[in-house]
Amino acid sequence: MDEAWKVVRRMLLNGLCPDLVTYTILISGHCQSGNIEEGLKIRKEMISRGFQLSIITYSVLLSSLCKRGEVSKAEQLLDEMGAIGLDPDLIVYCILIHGYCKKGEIERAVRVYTSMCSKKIMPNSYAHGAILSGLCKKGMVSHARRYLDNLIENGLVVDIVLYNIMIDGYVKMGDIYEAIGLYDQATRAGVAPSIITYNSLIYGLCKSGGLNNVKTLLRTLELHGFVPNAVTYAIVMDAYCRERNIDAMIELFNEMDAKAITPNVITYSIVIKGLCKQGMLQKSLNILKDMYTKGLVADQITYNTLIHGFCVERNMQPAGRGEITGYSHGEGYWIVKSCLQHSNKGTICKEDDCLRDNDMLWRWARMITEWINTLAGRPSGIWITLCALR
DNA sequence: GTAGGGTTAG
Repeated sequence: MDEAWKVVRRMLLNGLCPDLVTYTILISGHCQSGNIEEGLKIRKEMISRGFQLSIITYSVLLSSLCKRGEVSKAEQLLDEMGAIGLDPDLIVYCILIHGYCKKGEIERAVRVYTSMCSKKIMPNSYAHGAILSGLCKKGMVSHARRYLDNLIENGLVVDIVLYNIMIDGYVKMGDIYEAIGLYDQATRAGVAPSIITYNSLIYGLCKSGGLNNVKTLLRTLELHGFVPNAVTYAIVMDAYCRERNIDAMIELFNEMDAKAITPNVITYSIVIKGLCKQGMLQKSLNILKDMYTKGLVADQITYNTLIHGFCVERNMQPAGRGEITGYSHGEGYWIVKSCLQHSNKGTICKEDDCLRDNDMLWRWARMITEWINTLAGRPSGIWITLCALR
């Protein structure tokens, strides 16, 4: 985004004014890097410069807010849209339905769905998918199944994405038989499975303890021309990790390299978890370094995995998890609102208190602090494991 | 020609 700003500055120096599309791209960039506040700021700047924001500009902001679960802020924006005469289109409706479903507010999602239909905007696969995944995530799997069957009975084109959502719903409930049954049904209906279908089925098989079946399935899908991706590998590697078969996990990790499948943060987190489980802390550090040299940035789960590993090794115990709510500059520690402790404030990263010089954890604390500092001044909502001496 | 939405893994 810094580079993007440089280009805009160069434009202005050359007498070129950013237009609606330029601004929308900038907003989209900030939103994608998690900085919605900056996106909202640009929107204000646009309004003060007399721009009429388009429905696409609003969509970018709406979808980011909904993804973060800030549906009420999205509603405010929606009101703003209405005030300048922009009516929600199919995409805006889909974003809202998805936002409500993600928050578990199925009833409100259905209300949006109904009002959309009453405006003769017909729900598409995206809208159906939002409702289906919302129902599944709420544990209403049989309800979701009836919804899907209804779509099929009404002759609507049900694509593989909708089958995937439903298959994953079954898998998450531990119902691998229904998942496989639905996979068969999709195939019979002439809907071709995707790598995501197989990933969910592999996840289900791993969960039900059948790593042998997984190997067979992997071979089958490769025979049918499907290419396993980073997610496929993550699922199987994590299964090996749970079985404490670190050698098999590393073998797959190397196989990814050989097949030119790019590992991501999740891949590395799994490898780090496996190594920590075996007490190979130094190796897990090397993996972290390796990750950075590849330009990947560790996230809160990577760090929590490491912290957990070090806690076990140093006979410390995680004291709960908390949400970072602020930073005390004078004292140099983060204020954490803990959800498991009695007090509503705890501390991490206070250098001379719980963490001594040269202590590994002290270095972790520094790394966590540096990492949080990269988050554009918005540490709230980041969950971190708190540590305490046992 | 440049901007927006859904499903899988830690």
